[in-house]
Amino acid sequence: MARKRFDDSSCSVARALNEVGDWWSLLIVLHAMYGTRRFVDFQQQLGIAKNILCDRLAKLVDNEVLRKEDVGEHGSRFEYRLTEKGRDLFPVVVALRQWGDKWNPAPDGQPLDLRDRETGQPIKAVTVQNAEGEPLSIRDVLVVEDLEKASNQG
Amino acid sequence: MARKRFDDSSCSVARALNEVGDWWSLLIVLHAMYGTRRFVDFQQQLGIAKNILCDRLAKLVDNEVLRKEDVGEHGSRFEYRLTEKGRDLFPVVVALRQWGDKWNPAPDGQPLDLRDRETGQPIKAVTVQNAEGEPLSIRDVLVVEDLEKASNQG
DNA sequence: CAATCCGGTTTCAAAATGCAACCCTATTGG
DNA sequence: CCAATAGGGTTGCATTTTGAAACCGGATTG
Repeated sequence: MARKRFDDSSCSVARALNEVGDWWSLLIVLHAMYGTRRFVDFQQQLGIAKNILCDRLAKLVDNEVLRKEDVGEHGSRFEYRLTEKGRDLFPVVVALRQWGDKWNPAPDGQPLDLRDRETGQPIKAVTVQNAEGEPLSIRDVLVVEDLEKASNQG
Repeated sequence: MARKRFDDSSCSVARALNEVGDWWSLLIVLHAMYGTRRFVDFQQQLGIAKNILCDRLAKLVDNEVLRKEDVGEHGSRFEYRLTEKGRDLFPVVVALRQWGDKWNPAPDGQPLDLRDRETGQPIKAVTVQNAEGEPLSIRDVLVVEDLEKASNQG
């Protein structure tokens, strides 16, 4: 049967996964963040079938994660570029990368190194933080279902 | 043909997606974070087919994201609980939730509210940060391919 | 002793995926 | 001018994956 979709789910994680939750979409976004813009480059770097790439790019454009731009040169050439919505996936991608590096380190090499362009310092691990910027684990966090309860907590 | 896997990819994002990058796995982890532990509860809350749930739970256990625990009561009953590796997906899930809330707000209600259990204050948005804790956009970040280059940057 | 719950497995149709082949436009090379 | 090549796709087809519902087997409840 048809794969389930979560367009109308009340859960924003489900809605998010609806747009970037399949095997390829987030990898396409990742490579776009590294600077890839052209169809052929995505195809070669990812090793993805052309029809699947076509489909995913179209969906990402539909969902306004990417923007398809006609770069007039040399006949019909296009560039797929991140929108603000797409760039906003940066923390998701970095968090996922750090998780992968921590729990499934590359068999061969050292993890990819991301640094502050200005200072050259390594970036911090992506964490959930309280108002003061202190990291919170899942146990330190409370899910507030309705706002009444919240005021009882402070 | 078979879906491509990325077990041996040199990209840690690809390796991470290999474990939690399908439609259901991250939602299962999310519900586990909310406290769901039983097969039937996952099934009902997610609306997932039993065979698929079976398969995903087994894979998450294989990958040590979940732990399957025999809780002896009432014959054969099990609980699926997050491991440390699984709990470590917290920033990924929260980042994804915030992205979903920002760009695909729920048609009806307000976004789910996560708060610091101690202070009752809302948590901060998950961001990529430099060593000082200042948020960095993708343009502020440099990918260092090899460590030689890094020292030229400071 | 029948009904029910839990945690599955099996069966089977409907999708999704991957590969290869093909298409059309445009550019380059000789 | 003609052939070869590149970009960006589309089409066909075989293989997987998915989803729904049926079935299963032990344990508990009534």
